[in-house]
Amino acid sequence: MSQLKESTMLTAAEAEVMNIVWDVGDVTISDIVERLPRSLAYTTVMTTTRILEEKGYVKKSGKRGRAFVYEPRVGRDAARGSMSHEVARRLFGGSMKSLVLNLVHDDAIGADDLAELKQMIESLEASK
Amino acid sequence: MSQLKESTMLTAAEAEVMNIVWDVGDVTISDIVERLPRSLAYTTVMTTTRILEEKGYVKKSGKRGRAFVYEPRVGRDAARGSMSHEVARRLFGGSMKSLVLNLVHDDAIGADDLAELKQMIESLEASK
DNA sequence: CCCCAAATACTAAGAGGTTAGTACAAACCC
DNA sequence: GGGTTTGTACTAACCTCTTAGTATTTGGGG
Repeated sequence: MSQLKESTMLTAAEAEVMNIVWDVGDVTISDIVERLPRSLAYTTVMTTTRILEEKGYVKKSGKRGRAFVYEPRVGRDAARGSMSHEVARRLFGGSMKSLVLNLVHDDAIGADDLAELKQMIESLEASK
Repeated sequence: MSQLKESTMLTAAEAEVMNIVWDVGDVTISDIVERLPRSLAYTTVMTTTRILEEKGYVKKSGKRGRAFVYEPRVGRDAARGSMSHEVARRLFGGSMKSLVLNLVHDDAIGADDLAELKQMIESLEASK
């Protein structure tokens, strides 16, 4: 039951903003500008945030002083799942399983992380 | 040592073409048009293929009749890795491990697939 | 050898994203 | 209360992607 439309990829700039919104929770535009790792014009961040609002990723939740306060409307995990799913659709024949198997098979994951992953699978299996 | 530039995401249309190039190997534009699941103008496919060539994903490898033959210049796995990495960068703090753990933790992967994944990890661990 | 179907080259419109400037409004400070 | 600051609204330029049309070339069949 996702709020996301189909094929909703967060672009690089949008993701930068969303990560701050998810981290902080209730943010004004200047909160975002302050926390961004690179320097962007206030109005630039406004535009990106407006786009995120149009896409349904954030919503206004009142004001702080004169400034609008924004909060996430889509959770981080939902966005992660949606984006991963889109990648699976484009390059893995739509199969999330293929995506995961490919990531694990390649050297992208270290040996100790592999052990952690196995651990997680086992505890997942146990809990079902 | 990837041939890919930074932040190289294959767009939806580009991925559609690349999947055919990877599947078939040596293709002309009309080969691609024929195999595409949706109907696109010949010139549309030409444009997308030209972009893919500019991006370094395909290259011309001679001619068949009057038509240029294209072949992949970047392998499927390289593109998959690069795209996954970009998603990790945008939404998972750059960590491929987080990406994988998140996919496994969510319901995106079925129970039997989980078993298969565990199997793969074990054989990977054994071979190291 | 000449014509035509097929391919290419060139051009373009429209959508969306990134970046930012300008103009206006409101609040705050002295 | 009047100017400075801070926020918003509007606009815009530029880029890339998607889609496709037009004009031109070329190679193969009769």
